[in-house]
Amino acid sequence: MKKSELYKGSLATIILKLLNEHDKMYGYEITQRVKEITKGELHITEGALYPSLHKLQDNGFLDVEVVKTGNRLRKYYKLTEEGTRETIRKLAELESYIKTMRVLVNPKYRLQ
Amino acid sequence: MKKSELYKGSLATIILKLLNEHDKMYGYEITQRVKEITKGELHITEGALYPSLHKLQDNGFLDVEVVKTGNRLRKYYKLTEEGTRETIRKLAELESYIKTMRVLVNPKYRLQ
DNA sequence: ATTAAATGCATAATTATTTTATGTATATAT
DNA sequence: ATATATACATAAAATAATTATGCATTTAAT
Repeated sequence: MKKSELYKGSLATIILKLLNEHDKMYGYEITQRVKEITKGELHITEGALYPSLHKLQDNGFLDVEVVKTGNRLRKYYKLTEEGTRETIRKLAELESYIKTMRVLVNPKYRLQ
Repeated sequence: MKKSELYKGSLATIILKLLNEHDKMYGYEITQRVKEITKGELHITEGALYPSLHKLQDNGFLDVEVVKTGNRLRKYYKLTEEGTRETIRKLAELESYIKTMRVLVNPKYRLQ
């Protein structure tokens, strides 16, 4: 991804959430959308993206539909039902992560 | 660490921030403090902790002082000046990460 | 018309980080 | 006497991401 190592481990969450919003997307589209939303802050590399998409697919979280646009291929990815459940789990994990890190980093916060 | 992969890449930030608060700490103390503060949410393993401490030391961010307590060794780690600067950088990165992830995950937020 | 840049997929080698497993030893509680 | 906690450490394996390639089509620029 970029700059901060904190993004390590976040890619699946990002992909799942984008697909949760946009119904179906193809790989390149995901990289562009992320760049756009984050104002260039975060750049998803293809070397990270494609293996991650394939893994999510293997785990049954994504379905694929190959579409030929002109003479070029696009592989549209779409959440499965299990993928939607996984998205919810991942988002909960993100909230929990943020909460925990805030507590660690900002001593005036506390977990109850 | 534990459960969520999101913690990958966060260990140095956690160590630095704890040392920033507590002046000097030894490894085992760090694991216990983290467990305590996070109510058991996060468990730092020794296999991750010690290499990370050594690396921070090699990078000049930490100084070490070995203390013999009874018959047992403790290695107290302490931020160097550069380590304090690194802490500030890492905390800024964490804030940036959280902001960016919020934007990605919660479409009603925007970066300006 | 030609070239460069953007679009679109993919994988392989390398690097970095973490987990899991293991090792050693002392101190304390049961 | 034994188990648990304290305290360090490293090595093998797993995981994930970066960097480097590779191939091909389409669009924009010169």
